[in-house]
Amino acid sequence: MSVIFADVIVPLALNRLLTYSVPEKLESMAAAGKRVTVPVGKKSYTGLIRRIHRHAPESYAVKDLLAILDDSPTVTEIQLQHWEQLAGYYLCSPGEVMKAALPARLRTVFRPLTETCVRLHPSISSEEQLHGCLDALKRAAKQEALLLSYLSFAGELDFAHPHEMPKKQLLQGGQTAAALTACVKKNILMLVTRETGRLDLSATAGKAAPVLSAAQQQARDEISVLFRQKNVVLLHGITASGKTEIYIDLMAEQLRHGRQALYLLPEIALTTQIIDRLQSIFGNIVGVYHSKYSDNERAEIYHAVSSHYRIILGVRSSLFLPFDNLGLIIVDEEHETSYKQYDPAPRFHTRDAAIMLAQLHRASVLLGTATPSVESYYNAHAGKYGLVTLAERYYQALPPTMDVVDTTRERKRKKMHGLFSQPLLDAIGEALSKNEQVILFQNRRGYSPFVQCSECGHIPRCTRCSVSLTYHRQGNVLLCHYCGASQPLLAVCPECKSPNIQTKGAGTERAEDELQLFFPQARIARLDLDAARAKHAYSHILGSFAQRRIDILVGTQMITKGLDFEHVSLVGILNADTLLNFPDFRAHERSFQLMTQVSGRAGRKDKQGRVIIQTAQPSNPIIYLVRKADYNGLFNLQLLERREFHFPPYSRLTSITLKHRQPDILQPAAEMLRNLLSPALQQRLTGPFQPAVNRIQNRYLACFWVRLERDAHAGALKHFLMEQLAALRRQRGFSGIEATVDVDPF
DNA sequence: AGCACGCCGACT
DNA sequence: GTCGGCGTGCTC
Repeated sequence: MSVIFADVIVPLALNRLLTYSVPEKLESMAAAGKRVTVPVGKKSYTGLIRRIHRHAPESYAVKDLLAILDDSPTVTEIQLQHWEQLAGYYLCSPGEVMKAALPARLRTVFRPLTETCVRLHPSISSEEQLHGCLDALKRAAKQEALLLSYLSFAGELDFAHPHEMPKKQLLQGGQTAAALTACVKKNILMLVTRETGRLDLSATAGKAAPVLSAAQQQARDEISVLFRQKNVVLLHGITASGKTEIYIDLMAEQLRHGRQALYLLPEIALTTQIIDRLQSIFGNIVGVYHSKYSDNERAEIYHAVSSHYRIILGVRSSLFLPFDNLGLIIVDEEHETSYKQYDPAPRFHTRDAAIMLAQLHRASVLLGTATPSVESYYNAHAGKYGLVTLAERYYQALPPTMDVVDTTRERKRKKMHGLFSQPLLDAIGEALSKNEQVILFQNRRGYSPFVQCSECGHIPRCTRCSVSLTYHRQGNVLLCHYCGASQPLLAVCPECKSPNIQTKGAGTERAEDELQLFFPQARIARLDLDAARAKHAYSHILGSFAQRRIDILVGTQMITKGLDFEHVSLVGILNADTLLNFPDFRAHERSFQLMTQVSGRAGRKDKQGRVIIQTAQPSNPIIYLVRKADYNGLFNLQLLERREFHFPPYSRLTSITLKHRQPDILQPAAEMLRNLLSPALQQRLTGPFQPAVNRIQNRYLACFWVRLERDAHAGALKHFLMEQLAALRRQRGFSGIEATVDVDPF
């Protein structure tokens, strides 16, 4: 009868841990943080021990756990606590956090990469024996040569631990596999299998850390002072103010104290440029963690974080690496919405999850951005975060000039040529004639967001989602941007058979197309999700642009960050209205951020750049604020709006989405949920309402918002929410209702 | 997430 | 009569 039990996290959407008995012979091995194989129903899973205890469960028969997979824990106590915090805050199961946190390979069985090595056979233990062997091979020239080759690589021979040489390497110098096989047969050499890493540790340090300018040094000193009082400091540094140099200085300081640093970047900003820069300064103790890496590589980096790496440069999932002594987390481009994980749970915000992790490590967090999120700036003003401002451009480069073109007026004056106004065309022509580069921002991919029959007005729509299909010239297809469904563009209207199908509205493909007509000599490239889909396409396109093999780059928000190009003198925003009119309470904040970020690409050290914004609403206050580079103005305007409508930071928002294939089941379910929630929540509850896109992948959607007071203790209310959702799904007919809860949604 | 159980309609 | 569809509940 077992006396030891283990509470195990299993990789399912199960809201609790499962308890297993630990067989006697595994007792000494059992420990929190180790991976185990456990039976769940008819299947077995790789789970993770959360804790070991001696309380025998009474209400059910426990099963034995089948195996313990680790000699030492894969997950530290701090990580386990972090997982629990995330599951509690973002309302998901521990198993869902585990799935996000552990590289898939660690959730099955990780097999290190191995290679076959050649070594001297253990029966040969003296110089005399070795010479005997060489003599014996006098009549086998190939084998003798092979043995001599091995010996020359082996250097000074230690017979107890002879050199192990990769077979591949030995066979490179004209040696044959046949000779090797013969030597192995004669017990002169032996083959062994050895683990090798997949990690590239070849980077060498040496480049000096950059010298900080006076302004940078001052900001850096202010950060240090604030870190003595606050866990989190917001560094508000305008574009091109040189925040990276400050990060490097702060990371170097952590290294001197023997602590690790984590440098977080949004996916699209993690470029080879920044990787090379850090590795040239800090060498191979810089680990990079990116979603483009293979599963095996990720597993190896994971293991090397406690044994080797001192700095990790990574995307949001690198929060889950097993740091042993983390001193600093940098969240660069803090305002980036892609830091919020939306689709599978846990729906966490990287910035906030980083702050939780830092507290567990007693580490500091630096949030860096040119355009702070309203929430973070509010927290800084409220004294929750420290605030440091860096308002000077590095190298005294001038900020770009900003011009706004009223597209409505231009259109009336017949001065719009497709997507391009005359002033923008003139500016592009001028830049090209001076051999300068141009960036054009069009925040929509594809050729046109919909097509329409000019006879009957028919617009092809997705059969599974309530949206029109976007026409992509690349492949000549109609694509659904919500579910990915595609169908060929038919030559005639499916409704009335008319051949007059018109493309309506504009995306990056159309911009690229029209541009080529206006500037037939120009080398034009497009950078959006579609162009970047191939494995190295993104860095390839940016590389070509940096090397000036491209004159004009047209793209979506992908072009707004990452690289600073030396020769870009003009940035054009083709249609600011698609940003401003987005149906979301963050649309204005986001418009400001995107326009400011993309504008920051214009200009260079010695020459002022130029930005042209095309819009039908030139008097929109956001446009005015972008022109004036007035972040504080934006912040104050946003606070007014947010206060009036009780949006964050004046409330804490949680969204609930119910989904079902049948609207006549969804609707009564949504009604019932409202009745369950509203007595307790009262005016804090909004909904049910239909979102702008009310059907995705054949499932209809109903939404709710819950607004909690800023200082409310959310725990009890969140518990209540989950209880009511469970009650809803226990109701007859409603068990098929899917519910997703998104805390602090975007 | 799977998997089994059970209740209802459509057929050999 | 029975096959199989899916809605429902449980996993230690």
